[in-house]
Amino acid sequence: MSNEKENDMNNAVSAVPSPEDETQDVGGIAGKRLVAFIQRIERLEEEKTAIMEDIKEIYGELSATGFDKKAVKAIVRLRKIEVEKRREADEILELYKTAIGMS
Amino acid sequence: MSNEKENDMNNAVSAVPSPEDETQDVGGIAGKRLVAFIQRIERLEEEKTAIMEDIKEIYGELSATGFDKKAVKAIVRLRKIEVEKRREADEILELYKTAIGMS
Amino acid sequence: MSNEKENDMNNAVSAVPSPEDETQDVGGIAGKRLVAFIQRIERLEEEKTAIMEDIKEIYGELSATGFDKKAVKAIVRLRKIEVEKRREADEILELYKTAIGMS
Amino acid sequence: MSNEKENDMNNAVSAVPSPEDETQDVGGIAGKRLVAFIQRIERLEEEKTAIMEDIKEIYGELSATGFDKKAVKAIVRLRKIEVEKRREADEILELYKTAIGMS
DNA sequence: ACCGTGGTTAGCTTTC
DNA sequence: GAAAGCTAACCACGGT
Repeated sequence: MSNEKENDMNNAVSAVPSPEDETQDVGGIAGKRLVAFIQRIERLEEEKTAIMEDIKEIYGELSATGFDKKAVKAIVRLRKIEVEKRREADEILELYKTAIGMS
Repeated sequence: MSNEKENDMNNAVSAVPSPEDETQDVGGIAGKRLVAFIQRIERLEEEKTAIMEDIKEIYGELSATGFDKKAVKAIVRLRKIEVEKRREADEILELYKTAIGMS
Repeated sequence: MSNEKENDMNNAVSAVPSPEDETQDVGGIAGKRLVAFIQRIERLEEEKTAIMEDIKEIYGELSATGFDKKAVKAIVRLRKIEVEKRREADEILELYKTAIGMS
Repeated sequence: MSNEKENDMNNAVSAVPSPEDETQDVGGIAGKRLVAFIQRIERLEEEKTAIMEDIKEIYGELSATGFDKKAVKAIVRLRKIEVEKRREADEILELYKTAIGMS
């Protein structure tokens, strides 16, 4: 699948910029670099999507195990906020320490 | 930092029990499973965040190399639409096949 | 229904003033303007709801006529994607033109 | 290669919308009806989109006039709930009336 | 440097 | 109960 996909991407990249292909590499080198960048981005976005699916799957398991999906989501959200709060608190603490020469 | 964080999270879990949580007992089986689920989710969300940062970074490189960030984003979006379109087209084709008994 | 409703709305507006509302005075100019804005919005939202119901109705007809609702939805979606794609492509083209000073 | 695919897709898409596309269905009539349905739907969706834009515009005006967009949205939401609540209350009242033979 | 804007993501609602 | 569409919150970016 991934090989096929890679090829797809290359083709699509050259297909996208303009109906006429000569716009693609006005600058040859630059075009290649652009393609490389785009491929890196798309690779990462695939990974991201995969992870999002994994997460969804876990919520599915959760649900199947009898847990309340919505509730667990709320917990996760709360915990994220909690972590944020602590991070901020630490930052403030650092500032204070710096201010009184304890850094 | 990460160890500290993990501990933080565990503490937070026990600190924020959902009302309808089936673990009346802190050491209960259900409670352990819930914690495990939550940890898996949070691990994945961390990964997701990391990937998002990577993507952002690449756009930064792009930009620094002289490419127009906005344009590249548009290209990536366009290519994503392409994939979407294919998906839709396939779905319709399947529906048609089913409709005429070719499924 | 509509007369009753209109009255309702006016009452509700005076009943639910936002804390930071600049009208300290119930009959204030700002208050009147706010009410006018809200009424315009609500009127449009009613229209929107009506249209959504119409669409739903058409799908009902479709279905009753023997068409596969799901398939038709997929077609409509695909066509929408088509439009989207064109929009994106145009945007990219514009960006390119700008980039090479053709804007 | 991908161009081939492109063409495939485009064909599939263009097979759907054109009113004068007689290849779509051997039965002709059904195809025409389908096209008609799709056009009605798309027309309504356009209207819906236009209305949504109008609403957005009003929020823009609001904002420009010094009102807090977010707050006004909250008000509108509240009022919608209010209306819903009343509707439900009326329904219940109707049920009661029916129950005691006052309908 | 801030505001406003657009785009992305997550949550909610409704449908199948 | 899963899936999709809609809506609302968030965030990052560009303009001023």
